[in-house]
Amino acid sequence: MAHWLFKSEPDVFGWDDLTAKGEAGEEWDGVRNYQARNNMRLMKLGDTGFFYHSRSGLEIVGIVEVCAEAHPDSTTDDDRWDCVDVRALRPFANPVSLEVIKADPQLSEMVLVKNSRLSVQPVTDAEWEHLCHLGKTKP
DNA sequence: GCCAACGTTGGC
DNA sequence: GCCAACGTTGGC
Repeated sequence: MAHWLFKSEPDVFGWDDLTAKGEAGEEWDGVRNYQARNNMRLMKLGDTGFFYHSRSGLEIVGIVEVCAEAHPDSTTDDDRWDCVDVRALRPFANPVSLEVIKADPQLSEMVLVKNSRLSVQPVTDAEWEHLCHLGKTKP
């Protein structure tokens, strides 16, 4: 099973907004970047990902699960754009900040650090395990 | 709010 | 197919 990281501005759509959607989850729509879209097309049902607050917050706040594989983005008629649905699984008991991530040698190769512009990105198994440990939350 | 970094667009 | 101009993202 693969792991991912989803970025969102908490002022626009934050962790609390996703938890409010419950089991059904929500479309991860509005992505207009090919790399991010391609990553979503690779996602399988049951894949898990981190939920990261960008712009303000700047920390990983929880774990989400893919609950629908890639399908057309309902917010556009442009058929280039697909998205998945995600639902909140559990919050991080201890949110992990970008500052901590940047300072951690084990996380120095993360896409989050290397390419801060990519909003949907892959996370390696090693990074996943380590971040769950730092977040004091089971993987 | 600023601006660097990145991605996309479009004229040539 | 190149690359300048433009728009957007996101850390600071």
